[in-house]
Amino acid sequence: MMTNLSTGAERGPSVAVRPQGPARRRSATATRQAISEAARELFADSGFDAVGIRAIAARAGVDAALVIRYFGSKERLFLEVMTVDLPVAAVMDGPLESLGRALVEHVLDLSSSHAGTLAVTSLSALFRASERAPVQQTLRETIERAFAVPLVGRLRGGDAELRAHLIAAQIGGLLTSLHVVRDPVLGRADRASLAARYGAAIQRLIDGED
Amino acid sequence: MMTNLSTGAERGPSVAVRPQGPARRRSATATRQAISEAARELFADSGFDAVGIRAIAARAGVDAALVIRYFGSKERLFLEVMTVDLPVAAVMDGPLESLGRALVEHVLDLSSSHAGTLAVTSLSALFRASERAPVQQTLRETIERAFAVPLVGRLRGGDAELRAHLIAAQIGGLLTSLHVVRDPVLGRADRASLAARYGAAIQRLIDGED
DNA sequence: ATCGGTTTGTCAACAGTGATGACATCGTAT
DNA sequence: ATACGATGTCATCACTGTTGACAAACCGAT
Repeated sequence: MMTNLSTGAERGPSVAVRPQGPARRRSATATRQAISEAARELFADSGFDAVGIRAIAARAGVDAALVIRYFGSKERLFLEVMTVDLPVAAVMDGPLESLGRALVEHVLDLSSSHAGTLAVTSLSALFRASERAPVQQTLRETIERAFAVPLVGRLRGGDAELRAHLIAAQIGGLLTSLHVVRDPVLGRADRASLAARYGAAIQRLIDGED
Repeated sequence: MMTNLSTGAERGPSVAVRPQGPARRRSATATRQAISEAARELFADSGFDAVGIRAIAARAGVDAALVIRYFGSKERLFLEVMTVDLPVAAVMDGPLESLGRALVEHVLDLSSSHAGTLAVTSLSALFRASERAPVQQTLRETIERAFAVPLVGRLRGGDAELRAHLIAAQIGGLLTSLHVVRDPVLGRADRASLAARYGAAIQRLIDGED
C-alpha cells in the first residue's frame, strides 16, 4: 500500500529524509528543496527564459503547479536560487601591491573548481536576465558585497569608493568576456600573460596614484 | 524562381512612404523596413524575450505572420536588426598617449547622442540575449571590429592582440556596469574623475610596458 | 475510531507565445 | 482578360506561466 517507497526511487539521490517520524511521503521542505536543486541546475545550464516551469517540475519529480505554489513565480524562484557569492574574500585580503594579479589569477581559476564553475554559470545567468529590475538589484548587491565592501576599506588615496567599483567593472568585463561573450583570444591566451597584463591594469586602480 | 529578398530589393526603388491615404502597402521592401524599424525600437527598449512578434507586427501595422514570413524567425529578425557598431573609429585614431582617457570619455558621452543611446541599448539587448550562439557570434564580431582591429595595429610591444582584446574587456566592463547593472556609484561619479581613473587603467594596457 | 482542519498534491483551464500552412487578394506580364 | 507570382489574412498548433477548483493525506481533538 502506501508504505511502498518505490516512488522515491525514480528521483535519483534521495531528497532529504525527515529525521522525525517514519519517512513522510509528503513534506513541504523536501519538495521545496527538490525544486530548488532542479531549478538551480537547469537555470545555470540554460538561463532563465530557456527553462520552463514544467521542465523544472519534471526534474524535481513534482507537479508544475507546485513550483508556482511554493515560489510564487518563476522569476522569484530564479532570484531565490541564483543568488551567488563569488568566493573572492580570501584573495581580497592578500597583499595590496600584488592584488591586481592575484584577482585575475583567481578569476581565471574559477572554472577549474566545481563551486567556481557554478558561481560563474549562475552569474552569467543572472547577467543575461538583468533586464528584470530585481535581477539588476541582485547583481548590484553581489558586486557591492564581493568587491566594493572588502576593497573600499583597504584602498588608499582619493575616490576609494569609485575606484573599488571601477575595479568591479574591470573584473566584470573580464568575466563577461570569458564566459558570456567567450572571446576566443582570451580563451587561447596563457594564464601567465593574461594575469600579468590585466592584473597590471587593475593594479593601476588599486594603487590609484594620479 | 526562388522567392528571395534580392529580387524584392532591386525592383521597388520608389518605395518611400505614401504621403497619405490607406494606400495598400503591397511593397515587400516597405513592409520589411517597417518591421525592421519597429523591431529595432522595441528590442532596444525591452530586450529579446520581452518583445513578442505580435507587438512588433502591431507597431509596424502588419500581420504577425508576415514578421515570420519575412525574417524566418524572431531570432533571425533580432540578429538582423540588432547589429550595432559602436561609433568609436574616430577616437581610435587619436593620439596613443591619451587614448585611454579619450576612450572612456567617448563611452561616457554615448548616452547623450541619439545614435549613441541606440547603440548602447542595442548592445545591452545583445548582451542579454547572448545565451544564443548566433548572438554570441555577433558580439564577438562587434568587439573584433570596433576594438581589436583598429587597436592591434597601433599597439607597440608584445601581445598586441591580447592587449587589444583586454582593452575591449575593460570597455565592455564599463559599459555593462553603466548600462546593464547600472551601478549607482558610477552613475553618481563625475565625468572627469571617472575618465581619469578608468582611463589610466586602460592606458596601462595601451602602453604595455612590462 | 471518527471528526475537522490544515497541509500537500493533482488536474484542467486560461491567455499568451512563436510558428505554420491554407487561403485570399493584389499587380502586372503576357 | 487571363494567369501567375508576390503580398497579405486567418485559423490553428504546441507550448508557456499562472490560477483556481478539487482531492488526498496528515494531525490533533473529541
